Amino acid sequence: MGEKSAQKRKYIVETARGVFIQKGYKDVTMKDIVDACGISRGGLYLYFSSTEEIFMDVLKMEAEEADDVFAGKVKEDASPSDILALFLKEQKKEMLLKRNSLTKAVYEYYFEKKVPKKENPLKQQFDTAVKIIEKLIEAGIEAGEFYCEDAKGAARNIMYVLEGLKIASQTRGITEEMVDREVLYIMQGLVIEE
Amino acid sequence: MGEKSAQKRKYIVETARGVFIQKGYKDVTMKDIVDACGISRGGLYLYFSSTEEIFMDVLKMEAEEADDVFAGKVKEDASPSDILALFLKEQKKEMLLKRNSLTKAVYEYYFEKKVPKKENPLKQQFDTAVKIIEKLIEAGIEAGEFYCEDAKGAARNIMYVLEGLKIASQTRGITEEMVDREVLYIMQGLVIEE
Amino acid sequence: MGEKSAQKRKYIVETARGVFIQKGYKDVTMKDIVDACGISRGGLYLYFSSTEEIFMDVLKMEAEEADDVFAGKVKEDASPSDILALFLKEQKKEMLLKRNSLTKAVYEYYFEKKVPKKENPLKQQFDTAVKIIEKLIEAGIEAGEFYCEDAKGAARNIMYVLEGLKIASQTRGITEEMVDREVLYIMQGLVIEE
Amino acid sequence: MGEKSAQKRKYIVETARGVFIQKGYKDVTMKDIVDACGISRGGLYLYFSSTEEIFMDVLKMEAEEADDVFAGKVKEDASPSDILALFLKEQKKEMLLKRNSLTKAVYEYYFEKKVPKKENPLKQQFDTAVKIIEKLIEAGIEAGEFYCEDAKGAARNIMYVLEGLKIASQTRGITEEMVDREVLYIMQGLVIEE
DNA sequence: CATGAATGAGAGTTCATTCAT
DNA sequence: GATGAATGAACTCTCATTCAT
Repeated sequence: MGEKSAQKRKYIVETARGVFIQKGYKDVTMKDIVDACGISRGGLYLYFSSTEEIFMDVLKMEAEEADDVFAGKVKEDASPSDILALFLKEQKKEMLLKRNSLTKAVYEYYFEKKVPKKENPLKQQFDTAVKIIEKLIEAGIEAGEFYCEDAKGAARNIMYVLEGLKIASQTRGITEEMVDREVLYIMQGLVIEE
Repeated sequence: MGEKSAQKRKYIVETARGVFIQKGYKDVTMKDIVDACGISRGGLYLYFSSTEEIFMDVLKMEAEEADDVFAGKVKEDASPSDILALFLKEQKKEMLLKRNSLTKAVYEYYFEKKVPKKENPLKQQFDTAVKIIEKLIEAGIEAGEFYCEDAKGAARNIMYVLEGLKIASQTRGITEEMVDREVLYIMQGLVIEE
Repeated sequence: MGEKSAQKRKYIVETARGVFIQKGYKDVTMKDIVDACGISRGGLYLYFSSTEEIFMDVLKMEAEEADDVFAGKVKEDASPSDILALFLKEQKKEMLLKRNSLTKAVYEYYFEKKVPKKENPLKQQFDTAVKIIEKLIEAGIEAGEFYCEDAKGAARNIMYVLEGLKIASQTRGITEEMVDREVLYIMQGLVIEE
Repeated sequence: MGEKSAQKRKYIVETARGVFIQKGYKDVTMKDIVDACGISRGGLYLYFSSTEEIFMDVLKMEAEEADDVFAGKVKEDASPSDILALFLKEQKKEMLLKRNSLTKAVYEYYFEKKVPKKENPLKQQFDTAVKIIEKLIEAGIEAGEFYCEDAKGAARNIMYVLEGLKIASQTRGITEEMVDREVLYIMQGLVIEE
């Protein structure tokens, strides 16, 4: 029974994910999800009692998958600059798939939820990413690949630019060239030019 | 008649602006605006037929006022680095007044409206700002205040960082220190260190 | 407009009264009242936001009418025993019109509402009635019509018997004879037999 | 099999009794009983198909227990006035335990069920009680404890007062003093004053 | 022009009841 | 017998939108 429940919950969350990608967060109704899942109105309430609850599970799933992806990268034996480039490439991919990402929904959600700063997952993700990039830059400096006086500052700068690009992609649209241009600008500031 | 109409339209738009600041874009109902304006339901429909229409007028008004403010700054006789610093200070102010800005509403609006890229006012504003900053940097270089190899790139970088900070302020909250830190990082990359 | 509103409110309350008489309190839904009134779902909400609110207005109306009836009786020039008999006759009428009284709805309402004792209208009505009957009995004693050692006790006894009869009429049904028998018993305890 | 069934039915009825005491009759849902019993939704339907059916069994159980209690009293060797006093004391106890009695549920149930008068258990209980009290009074008269010209009338009066007090306790709340006062009034009308 | 009462579609939510396992 | 997931009807409540005055 727990089995069945868990499976259906997962099915609902996965299906709902598609709905959130399509419609963002605020426009999604319980009916939208019911229809997408092909289940009954009351049926959905057996598993979730609000779109928020469902969305939080979608985010949880998302975070787990992101961890998996990350784990995969770490295993590889690559130079810091390669890893950073890979990371930026991933980000680029997400930005350009405007129609297939949860970005819009995530922002809409956090616009209205007043999450205490300390517990805000969005902040935690950001801070974690900054730390990782900082480490990569420091490793790159040691490896003689990068030059940078303020690794932490650079890492933060990169993350804010990425966030700026992300919101730009959702509100005005961006092209691959635009992303590349910014990534290039960032990398030029780091890579040692001889 | 046209006179009167125009005046009332303006009154509605100004009042609605406050509502959008408070509630963002999607949560605002015609009733909210009717209540805020103290006019009748039917009355509002004589001027606007949806919240979207009203919001578009709010944005128009906003753009005009922004131009005015900008004009004010240009008249002043200040060095490029002063002007840039002033501009960044303005941006900082807006970010920290989370509750008093249209930022959230604007993003919510552009999340759902598919505006053709070329006509997207958000894009136009961004591009304009980039150009101005670029010019400022170039002027700064000439004045011996700044050093920078890629003025356009730097200008874009600044704008994306600002946009990243703006969305961060709306979704996870930021402190004055956080903004100052980023601004400092940006300026350090420009100002000539002796 | 206030005019129109007030009229419609009154219409709704009067119509709803019929619904409450028919179905009691708990079974009545907003839809029941909407249907009975022949208005739209949303229309009802312009005037009342819950069945409780409507019911309270029904009770208010009832109280006012009761006062009017009472006022009418007081004006008449009748002996205490006549007035008491008249009062009992009124009560009897109400009991026997099982289908036409709010009794059931009133009890259902007070079953579930925890009204602070001091403010409980049901208690106030009861106490008021006891006082009036007590005065009537005392007047009857002075007039030589009644004999009674404890007017207050007798008054309370009468009211509790009436309440017992009332609940009996709603839950098991009573006949005119049954009421008459109790009334007779009460009066025999008061009237001086020579 | 029949054994097991009967046992489970009894368990359900006893558990449901507690639910009815807590919530009255109308507010109780099948889910409430399922939860209280710790059995499955479908399981309950194997034994009962509605809350009404369950409540009727609760009433049956109640009636049997009442008989038992009554039997206990009858065995005792006490004077009529003692027995009557004991009976009134029992009634008082029930009234004051507003939260622990089925009174509310019983009234709610009979408000909506149209039981043919002849078969109405409520009526049968009432009539039985009247008869017993009548006999007690007559016995009391013979024993020289009571004086009363109309034993049947007095018995009925007592029962209606008790019923009035009961409904008062459920709808407006009563205190011990209030009950005592009424009981005293009743007894004073019966006991021979020297 | 302006009003605000009225409408009805649609979202949220709960529960009695069924049925495959 | 027993389970509990699933269904769908019914209720509450809110708003965009219309229209007679």
